[in-house]
Amino acid sequence: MENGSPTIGFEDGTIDVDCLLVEPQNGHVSMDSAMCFNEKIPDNSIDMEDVSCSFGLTNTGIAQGGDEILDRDVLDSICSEVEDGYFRLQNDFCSMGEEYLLGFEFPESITNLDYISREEALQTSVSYGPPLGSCLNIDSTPWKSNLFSIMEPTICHNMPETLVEEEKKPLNEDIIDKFHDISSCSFGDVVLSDEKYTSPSPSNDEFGQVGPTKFNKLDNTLLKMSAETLPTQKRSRKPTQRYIDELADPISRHSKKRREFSSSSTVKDKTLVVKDHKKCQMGSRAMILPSEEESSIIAIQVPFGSLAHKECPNLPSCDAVHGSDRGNPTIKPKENQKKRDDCMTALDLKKRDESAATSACPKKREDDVIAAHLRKGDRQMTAVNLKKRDESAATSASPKKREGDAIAAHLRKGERRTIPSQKKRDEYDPSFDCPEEEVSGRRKHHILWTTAEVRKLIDGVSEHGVGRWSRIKKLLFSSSAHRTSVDLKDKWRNLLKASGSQGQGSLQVGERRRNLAWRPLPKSILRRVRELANVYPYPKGRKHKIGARINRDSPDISTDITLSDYRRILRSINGD
DNA sequence: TTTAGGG
DNA sequence: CCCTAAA
Repeated sequence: MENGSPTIGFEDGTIDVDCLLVEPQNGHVSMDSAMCFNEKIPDNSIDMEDVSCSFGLTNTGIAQGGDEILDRDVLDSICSEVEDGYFRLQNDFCSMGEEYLLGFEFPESITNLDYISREEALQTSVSYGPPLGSCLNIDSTPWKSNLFSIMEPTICHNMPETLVEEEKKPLNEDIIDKFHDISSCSFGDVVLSDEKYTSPSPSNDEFGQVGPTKFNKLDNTLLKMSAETLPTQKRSRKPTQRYIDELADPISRHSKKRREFSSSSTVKDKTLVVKDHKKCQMGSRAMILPSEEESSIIAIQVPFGSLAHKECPNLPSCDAVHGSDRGNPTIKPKENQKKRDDCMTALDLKKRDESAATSACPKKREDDVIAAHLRKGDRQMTAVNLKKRDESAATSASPKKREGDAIAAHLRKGERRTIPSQKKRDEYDPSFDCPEEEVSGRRKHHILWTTAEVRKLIDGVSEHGVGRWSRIKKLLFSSSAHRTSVDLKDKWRNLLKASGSQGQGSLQVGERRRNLAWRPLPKSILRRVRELANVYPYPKGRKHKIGARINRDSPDISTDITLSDYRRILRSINGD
């Protein structure tokens, strides 16, 4: 915008339009934001066309006398096609705007606009917008309406989040008033009132002057700009990649942000959007949904080279710590560094966690985790999710809450980077590695179980027996934001299968071997699982009939084994 | 809410 | 891991 183009009204990159609704906080407004916004815009496209046409018809009268400010092209450009939820800039005016927008910071929270019902906004602008053709002798209401509609996102996204929160109720008084103010101005005011600019555009007195509103400024600017650019060259440019990317971005970001504000009580409500978003992506993710086996395979196949980063244990918390890329598909070295730092944090946390794994004050640790994450500025999202998930997980596994959890996890998942595995003291640890994140796509919420986790689970089962998943979760997995009680249950089920302690009899040798092929579990763990399976047959009530030879240390194969007996068994196993 | 079990 | 029925 410093390129000699008219910068009318855009001093310091902040448009007065900010003032339309709220005090200009710090929002940067860009033309983009004004011109491109959410998907609902197509609703207005028709009107826009109409306006464009009607305007074109009348522009003669307006522009002839002057410098063709209102040349049809200009209007067309302003009302240029609306496609796929964004304004396709396609002619001089737009190109120009685009150019000078490039320097702008793209609004981050553009999608906040859905805080205000577009319908309502539109309605308002229409109803409050008197015919603007006072000077033009045309009914340009549609034009104004659309213009206001366009303005809306600008308005909205410039509101600080908190402000938005407050104002997201149906257009508040201020907004309406503002609209009213704006609408009160005749088109002439809007277009040509301000004479302080030196652009070739004429100062058509005939259009009269009314105290220029904020809106006037912008509009003025737009038109002036177009007026100047028009005579020069006509270019048709597609939106830049950045333009597109940035535009698409805030939407997903928005989903995340929304979650930040959602309290547990309204999780369901607010995550609806996210849910939908997720669903939309399911298609692209479907191909990479790994079954458990696949996960295991992945775990095994991860090159050991990646184990080099030992500072980043593949602890669940590490998982959670891995912050959001904020939709940034490519991880830059710098960011990698950052993530590594996170890993360090996770490591620290983990150490504490492990040392206190069986002891008390899980809650405190949890808080620490969250706090630590919160300290990382852009990790808030993760932290919040983490907490949320944990909350629901700790006290409930209700489907509804799990839904939110899933979403959180889903988001997290997509953001996760490779997490080098931590080499366990297990002679045999196949290095559960956090799966390489699909840079582009989300993947199913699969967080591989680490041997440490499995051990904890086993310990939990041994302490509390099977079926007490909630308790085990609370006691041993309180620091693992993910791993709901259901997860524990599922894992245990899988462990039983893997250990072959269940239904092994019917398994063919070959099949068993095949299973072993992908089974990443250390023998010691499998053995413990088998032992426990004998002690606590999982499908409760179902008596085990196998494992007599396994229970070499068991005094009795009956299910009446005592806890002390069982612990003895465990000790002997661990002694191996 | 928690468990169990199917998908 | 997800979902849901059942307790």
